[in-house]
Amino acid sequence: MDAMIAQDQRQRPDPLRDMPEADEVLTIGEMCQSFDVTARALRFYEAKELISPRREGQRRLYTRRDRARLKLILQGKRFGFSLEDIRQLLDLYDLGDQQTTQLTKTYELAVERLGIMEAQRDELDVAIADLKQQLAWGRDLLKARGIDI
Amino acid sequence: MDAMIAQDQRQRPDPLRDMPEADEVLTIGEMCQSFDVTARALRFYEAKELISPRREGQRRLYTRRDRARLKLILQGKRFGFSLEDIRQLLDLYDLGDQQTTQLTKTYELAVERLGIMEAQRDELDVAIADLKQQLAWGRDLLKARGIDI
DNA sequence: ACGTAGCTTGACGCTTACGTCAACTTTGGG
DNA sequence: CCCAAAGTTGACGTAAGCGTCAAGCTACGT
Repeated sequence: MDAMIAQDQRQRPDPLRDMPEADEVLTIGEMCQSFDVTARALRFYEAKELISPRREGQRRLYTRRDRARLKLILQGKRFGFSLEDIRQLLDLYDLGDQQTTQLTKTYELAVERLGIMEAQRDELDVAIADLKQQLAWGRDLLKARGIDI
Repeated sequence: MDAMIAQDQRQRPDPLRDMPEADEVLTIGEMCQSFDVTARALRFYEAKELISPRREGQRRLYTRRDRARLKLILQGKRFGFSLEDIRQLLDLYDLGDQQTTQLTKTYELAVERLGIMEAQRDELDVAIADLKQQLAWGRDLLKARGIDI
Protein backbone atom coordinates (compact mmCIF):
# COMPACT_ATOMS: atom_id res chain seq x y z
CA MET A 1 0.00 0.00 0.00
CA ASP A 2 2.88 2.34 0.72
CA ALA A 3 4.51 1.59 -2.59
CA MET A 4 4.00 5.06 -3.95
CA ILE A 5 6.28 6.65 -1.43
CA ALA A 6 9.15 5.53 -3.61
CA GLN A 7 10.84 8.67 -4.73
CA ASP A 8 12.21 11.25 -2.43
CA GLN A 9 13.23 14.06 -4.72
CA ARG A 10 14.34 17.01 -2.69
CA GLN A 11 14.37 19.79 -5.14
CA ARG A 12 14.10 23.10 -3.44
CA PRO A 13 10.83 24.78 -4.30
CA ASP A 14 10.29 28.47 -4.65
CA PRO A 15 9.45 29.64 -1.16
CA LEU A 16 6.54 31.75 -2.22
CA ARG A 17 4.68 29.89 -4.84
CA ASP A 18 1.03 30.40 -5.44
CA MET A 19 0.09 26.82 -5.86
CA PRO A 20 2.24 23.93 -4.77
CA GLU A 21 3.28 21.50 -7.45
CA ALA A 22 1.24 18.38 -7.52
CA ASP A 23 4.04 16.16 -6.32
CA GLU A 24 5.55 18.64 -3.94
CA VAL A 25 5.54 17.86 -0.25
CA LEU A 26 4.91 20.65 2.20
CA THR A 27 6.07 21.26 5.72
CA ILE A 28 3.57 22.05 8.37
CA GLY A 29 4.37 25.74 8.18
CA GLU A 30 3.77 25.79 4.45
CA MET A 31 0.51 24.01 4.96
CA CYS A 32 -0.49 26.67 7.42
CA GLN A 33 0.08 29.37 4.88
CA SER A 34 -1.54 27.51 2.04
CA PHE A 35 -4.71 26.70 3.88
CA ASP A 36 -4.79 29.38 6.53
CA VAL A 37 -4.92 27.01 9.44
CA THR A 38 -2.72 26.78 12.51
CA ALA A 39 -0.14 24.08 13.07
CA ARG A 40 -2.04 23.15 16.19
CA ALA A 41 -5.11 22.49 14.10
CA LEU A 42 -3.17 20.27 11.68
CA ARG A 43 -1.70 18.23 14.52
CA PHE A 44 -5.13 18.04 16.05
CA TYR A 45 -6.60 16.68 12.84
CA GLU A 46 -3.82 14.16 12.76
CA ALA A 47 -4.47 13.13 16.36
CA LYS A 48 -8.09 12.62 15.38
CA GLU A 49 -6.90 10.53 12.43
CA LEU A 50 -8.24 12.77 9.73
CA ILE A 51 -4.85 13.09 8.09
CA SER A 52 -1.65 11.13 8.40
CA PRO A 53 1.29 12.92 6.81
CA ARG A 54 4.46 10.92 6.37
CA ARG A 55 7.52 11.71 8.38
CA GLU A 56 11.04 12.68 7.54
CA GLY A 57 12.69 11.98 10.81
CA GLN A 58 10.31 13.63 13.18
CA ARG A 59 8.98 16.27 10.89
CA ARG A 60 5.71 16.01 9.09
CA LEU A 61 5.57 16.13 5.33
CA TYR A 62 2.25 16.70 3.67
CA THR A 63 1.70 15.16 0.28
CA ARG A 64 -0.82 15.98 -2.35
CA ARG A 65 -3.12 13.41 -0.84
CA ASP A 66 -2.91 15.10 2.54
CA ARG A 67 -3.70 18.41 0.93
CA ALA A 68 -6.72 16.92 -0.76
CA ARG A 69 -7.91 15.53 2.52
CA LEU A 70 -7.36 18.80 4.32
CA LYS A 71 -9.33 20.55 1.66
CA LEU A 72 -12.17 18.14 2.22
CA ILE A 73 -11.87 18.65 5.95
CA LEU A 74 -12.19 22.39 5.68
CA GLN A 75 -15.02 22.02 3.24
CA GLY A 76 -16.76 19.65 5.63
CA LYS A 77 -16.38 22.16 8.41
CA ARG A 78 -18.03 24.79 6.28
CA PHE A 79 -20.85 22.35 5.79
CA GLY A 80 -21.24 22.07 9.51
CA PHE A 81 -19.88 18.55 9.84
CA SER A 82 -18.14 17.69 13.06
CA LEU A 83 -14.59 16.41 12.77
CA GLU A 84 -15.84 12.98 13.70
CA ASP A 85 -18.38 13.12 10.89
CA ILE A 86 -15.64 14.19 8.54
CA ARG A 87 -13.37 11.38 9.64
CA GLN A 88 -16.02 8.84 8.81
CA LEU A 89 -16.73 10.47 5.50
CA LEU A 90 -13.06 10.49 4.62
CA ASP A 91 -12.79 6.82 5.50
CA LEU A 92 -15.76 6.05 3.33
CA TYR A 93 -14.26 8.22 0.64
CA ASP A 94 -11.11 6.12 0.64
CA LEU A 95 -13.08 2.97 0.30
CA GLY A 96 -15.31 4.63 -2.21
CA ASP A 97 -13.02 3.76 -5.08
CA GLN A 98 -13.66 0.11 -4.51
CA GLN A 99 -16.79 -0.24 -2.49
CA THR A 100 -19.66 1.34 -4.25
CA THR A 101 -21.98 0.61 -1.37
CA GLN A 102 -19.87 2.84 0.82
CA LEU A 103 -19.95 5.59 -1.72
CA THR A 104 -23.68 5.35 -1.62
CA LYS A 105 -23.55 5.65 2.11
CA THR A 106 -21.44 8.78 1.86
CA TYR A 107 -24.00 10.17 -0.49
CA GLU A 108 -26.80 9.40 1.89
CA LEU A 109 -24.97 11.00 4.78
CA ALA A 110 -24.52 14.11 2.71
CA VAL A 111 -28.19 14.17 1.82
CA GLU A 112 -29.04 13.88 5.48
CA ARG A 113 -26.68 16.68 6.30
CA LEU A 114 -28.26 18.81 3.64
CA GLY A 115 -31.60 18.31 5.33
CA ILE A 116 -30.15 19.38 8.65
CA MET A 117 -28.60 22.46 7.13
CA GLU A 118 -31.79 23.47 5.43
CA ALA A 119 -33.70 23.00 8.66
CA GLN A 120 -31.13 25.15 10.40
CA ARG A 121 -31.52 27.84 7.83
CA ASP A 122 -35.28 27.76 8.18
CA GLU A 123 -35.02 28.13 11.94
CA LEU A 124 -32.65 30.97 11.42
CA ASP A 125 -35.09 32.61 9.06
CA VAL A 126 -37.80 32.38 11.69
CA ALA A 127 -35.53 33.81 14.35
CA ILE A 128 -34.58 36.64 12.00
CA ALA A 129 -38.20 37.43 11.29
CA ASP A 130 -38.97 37.43 15.01
CA LEU A 131 -36.07 39.67 15.81
CA LYS A 132 -37.09 42.07 13.08
CA GLN A 133 -40.51 42.28 14.62
CA GLN A 134 -38.99 42.97 18.00
CA LEU A 135 -36.96 45.71 16.41
CA ALA A 136 -40.06 47.25 14.93
CA TRP A 137 -41.60 47.20 18.37
CA GLY A 138 -38.50 48.82 19.81
CA ARG A 139 -38.60 51.47 17.14
CA ASP A 140 -42.16 52.31 18.04
CA LEU A 141 -41.28 52.48 21.69
CA LEU A 142 -38.39 54.80 21.05
CA LYS A 143 -40.46 56.82 18.70
CA ALA A 144 -43.10 57.27 21.38
CA ARG A 145 -40.38 58.74 23.51
CA GLY A 146 -39.39 61.11 20.80
CA ILE A 147 -36.16 59.34 19.97
CA ASP A 148 -35.31 59.29 16.32
CA ILE A 149 -33.42 56.38 14.93
CA MET B 1 -51.68 14.68 40.13
CA ASP B 2 -50.41 17.33 37.90
CA ALA B 3 -53.66 17.86 36.18
CA MET B 4 -53.23 19.61 32.93
CA ILE B 5 -52.97 23.29 33.32
CA ALA B 6 -56.43 24.60 32.72
CA GLN B 7 -56.07 26.49 29.52
CA ASP B 8 -58.69 29.13 29.66
CA GLN B 9 -57.50 30.45 26.37
CA ARG B 10 -59.28 33.69 26.09
CA GLN B 11 -57.38 36.28 24.22
CA ARG B 12 -55.21 38.29 26.52
CA PRO B 13 -52.96 41.15 25.71
CA ASP B 14 -50.39 39.50 27.97
CA PRO B 15 -47.55 38.03 25.96
CA LEU B 16 -47.56 35.18 28.46
CA ARG B 17 -51.01 34.08 27.42
CA ASP B 18 -49.99 30.44 27.15
CA MET B 19 -48.82 30.65 30.71
CA PRO B 20 -50.57 30.13 34.04
CA GLU B 21 -52.57 32.85 35.75
CA ALA B 22 -50.80 36.12 35.87
CA ASP B 23 -50.45 36.33 39.64
CA GLU B 24 -49.76 32.69 40.23
CA VAL B 25 -46.37 31.67 41.52
CA LEU B 26 -44.81 28.50 40.21
CA THR B 27 -42.44 26.00 41.74
CA ILE B 28 -39.38 24.99 39.85
CA GLY B 29 -41.00 21.79 38.67
CA GLU B 30 -43.97 23.65 37.29
CA MET B 31 -41.63 26.02 35.53
CA CYS B 32 -39.89 23.07 33.95
CA GLN B 33 -43.14 21.81 32.51
CA SER B 34 -44.36 25.20 31.41
CA PHE B 35 -41.22 26.12 29.56
CA ASP B 36 -39.73 22.73 28.81
CA VAL B 37 -36.46 23.39 30.53
CA THR B 38 -34.67 21.41 33.20
CA ALA B 39 -34.42 22.47 36.83
CA ARG B 40 -30.68 22.49 36.38
CA ALA B 41 -31.03 25.05 33.64
CA LEU B 42 -33.22 27.28 35.80
CA ARG B 43 -30.75 27.15 38.68
CA PHE B 44 -27.98 27.81 36.24
CA TYR B 45 -29.72 30.89 34.92
CA GLU B 46 -30.16 32.02 38.47
CA ALA B 47 -26.49 31.45 39.24
CA LYS B 48 -25.69 33.56 36.22
CA GLU B 49 -28.06 36.21 37.54
CA LEU B 50 -30.50 36.08 34.71
CA ILE B 51 -33.43 35.40 37.01
CA SER B 52 -33.88 35.74 40.75
CA PRO B 53 -37.01 33.99 41.98
CA ARG B 54 -38.07 34.73 45.52
CA ARG B 55 -37.80 32.10 48.17
CA GLU B 56 -40.24 30.48 50.48
CA GLY B 57 -37.91 28.94 52.94
CA GLN B 58 -35.40 27.32 50.66
CA ARG B 59 -37.65 26.71 47.74
CA ARG B 60 -37.80 28.89 44.74
CA LEU B 61 -41.00 30.55 43.69
CA TYR B 62 -41.24 32.00 40.22
CA THR B 63 -43.47 34.99 39.72
CA ARG B 64 -44.93 36.41 36.57
CA ARG B 65 -41.90 38.61 36.22
CA ASP B 66 -39.61 35.61 36.41
CA ARG B 67 -41.67 33.91 33.76
CA ALA B 68 -41.43 36.94 31.54
CA ARG B 69 -37.68 37.02 31.97
CA LEU B 70 -37.36 33.32 31.28
CA LYS B 71 -39.35 33.75 28.14
CA LEU B 72 -36.99 36.47 27.05
CA ILE B 73 -34.06 34.25 27.90
CA LEU B 74 -35.31 31.42 25.75
CA GLN B 75 -36.15 33.82 22.99
CA GLY B 76 -32.66 35.28 23.22
CA LYS B 77 -31.20 31.82 22.93
CA ARG B 78 -33.18 31.24 19.78
CA PHE B 79 -31.70 34.43 18.49
CA GLY B 80 -28.25 33.08 19.14
CA PHE B 81 -27.42 35.32 22.06
CA SER B 82 -25.12 33.92 24.71
CA LEU B 83 -26.43 33.87 28.26
CA GLU B 84 -24.05 36.66 29.10
CA ASP B 85 -25.45 38.73 26.25
CA ILE B 86 -28.92 38.00 27.49
CA ARG B 87 -28.07 39.00 31.01
CA GLN B 88 -26.90 42.37 29.83
CA LEU B 89 -29.95 42.79 27.67
CA LEU B 90 -32.23 41.93 30.57
CA ASP B 91 -30.45 44.42 32.78
CA LEU B 92 -30.86 47.06 30.15
CA TYR B 93 -34.44 46.01 29.73
CA ASP B 94 -35.12 46.63 33.41
CA LEU B 95 -33.61 50.05 33.21
CA GLY B 96 -35.33 50.64 29.94
CA ASP B 97 -38.43 51.94 31.61
CA GLN B 98 -36.50 54.82 32.99
CA GLN B 99 -33.30 55.19 31.05
CA THR B 100 -34.07 55.73 27.45
CA THR B 101 -30.42 55.75 26.47
CA GLN B 102 -30.14 52.20 27.69
CA LEU B 103 -33.16 51.19 25.71
CA THR B 104 -31.48 52.63 22.68
CA LYS B 105 -28.44 50.56 23.45
CA THR B 106 -30.52 47.44 23.65
CA TYR B 107 -31.96 48.30 20.32
CA GLU B 108 -28.55 48.75 18.81
CA LEU B 109 -27.35 45.46 20.21
CA ALA B 110 -30.33 43.78 18.66
CA VAL B 111 -29.65 45.40 15.31
CA GLU B 112 -26.08 44.21 15.47
CA ARG B 113 -27.24 40.71 16.32
CA LEU B 114 -29.62 40.80 13.40
CA GLY B 115 -26.71 41.55 11.12
CA ILE B 116 -24.79 38.59 12.50
CA MET B 117 -27.73 36.31 12.03
CA GLU B 118 -28.30 37.39 8.48
CA ALA B 119 -24.64 36.88 7.73
CA GLN B 120 -24.88 33.41 9.22
CA ARG B 121 -27.85 32.60 7.11
CA ASP B 122 -26.07 33.79 4.00
CA GLU B 123 -23.07 31.61 4.80
CA LEU B 124 -25.41 28.74 5.36
CA ASP B 125 -27.04 29.38 2.01
CA VAL B 126 -23.66 29.24 0.31
CA ALA B 127 -22.77 26.03 2.11
CA ILE B 128 -26.08 24.53 1.12
CA ALA B 129 -25.56 25.46 -2.50
CA ASP B 130 -22.08 23.94 -2.42
CA LEU B 131 -23.29 20.77 -0.85
CA LYS B 132 -26.05 20.47 -3.40
CA GLN B 133 -23.47 20.70 -6.13
CA GLN B 134 -21.41 18.00 -4.46
CA LEU B 135 -24.47 15.86 -4.35
CA ALA B 136 -25.06 16.35 -8.03
CA TRP B 137 -21.51 15.26 -8.62
CA GLY B 138 -22.04 12.22 -6.43
CA ARG B 139 -25.19 11.37 -8.31
CA ASP B 140 -23.30 11.42 -11.58
CA LEU B 141 -20.59 9.25 -10.14
CA LEU B 142 -23.06 6.70 -8.89
CA LYS B 143 -24.94 6.85 -12.13
CA ALA B 144 -21.75 6.10 -14.04
CA ARG B 145 -21.48 2.99 -11.95
CA GLY B 146 -24.99 2.03 -12.78
CA ILE B 147 -26.40 2.76 -9.36
CA ASP B 148 -29.82 4.21 -9.34
CA ILE B 149 -30.81 6.63 -6.64
C1' DA C 1 30.57 27.56 17.36
C1' DC C 2 26.31 29.71 17.90
C1' DG C 3 21.97 31.50 17.52
C1' DT C 4 17.52 31.22 15.72
C1' DA C 5 13.87 29.59 13.07
C1' DG C 6 11.05 25.89 12.65
C1' DC C 7 9.64 21.69 14.27
C1' DT C 8 8.50 18.09 17.83
C1' DT C 9 5.62 15.94 21.88
C1' DG C 10 3.07 16.59 26.07
C1' DA C 11 -0.02 18.49 28.81
C1' DC C 12 -2.99 21.66 30.75
C1' DG C 13 -6.43 25.57 29.74
C1' DC C 14 -10.55 27.51 27.87
C1' DT C 15 -15.32 28.33 26.73
C1' DT C 16 -20.55 27.47 27.14
C1' DA C 17 -24.44 25.49 28.99
C1' DC C 18 -25.70 22.70 31.26
C1' DG C 19 -25.76 16.93 32.94
C1' DT C 20 -25.12 14.06 36.62
C1' DC C 21 -24.35 12.41 40.88
C1' DA C 22 -24.28 12.86 46.13
C1' DA C 23 -26.08 13.96 50.32
C1' DC C 24 -29.56 16.54 52.71
C1' DT C 25 -33.99 18.99 54.04
C1' DT C 26 -38.76 19.96 53.53
C1' DT C 27 -43.55 18.79 52.58
C1' DG C 28 -47.76 16.39 51.85
C1' DG C 29 -50.35 12.03 52.01
C1' DG C 30 -51.85 7.81 54.21
C1' DC D 1 -45.24 8.57 62.29
C1' DC D 2 -43.21 7.35 58.06
C1' DC D 3 -42.15 7.44 53.35
C1' DA D 4 -41.74 9.16 48.90
C1' DA D 5 -41.75 13.16 46.05
C1' DA D 6 -39.85 17.40 45.30
C1' DG D 7 -36.54 20.64 46.37
C1' DT D 8 -31.86 22.25 47.91
C1' DT D 9 -26.54 23.12 47.55
C1' DG D 10 -22.09 21.64 46.02
C1' DA D 11 -19.03 19.80 43.15
C1' DC D 12 -17.27 17.39 39.40
C1' DG D 13 -17.93 15.87 34.35
C1' DT D 14 -18.71 16.71 29.36
C1' DA D 15 -18.25 18.10 24.61
C1' DA D 16 -15.49 20.58 20.44
C1' DG D 17 -11.73 22.43 18.72
C1' DC D 18 -8.31 24.02 19.25
C1' DG D 19 -4.89 27.90 22.19
C1' DT D 20 -1.01 28.22 24.81
C1' DC D 21 2.81 27.27 27.24
C1' DA D 22 6.96 24.20 28.28
C1' DA D 23 11.04 22.02 27.00
C1' DG D 24 13.78 20.06 23.85
C1' DC D 25 15.62 18.68 18.98
C1' DT D 26 17.83 19.96 14.58
C1' DA D 27 19.13 22.10 10.38
C1' DC D 28 20.99 26.30 8.45
C1' DG D 29 23.26 30.60 7.91
C1' DT D 30 27.05 33.46 9.59
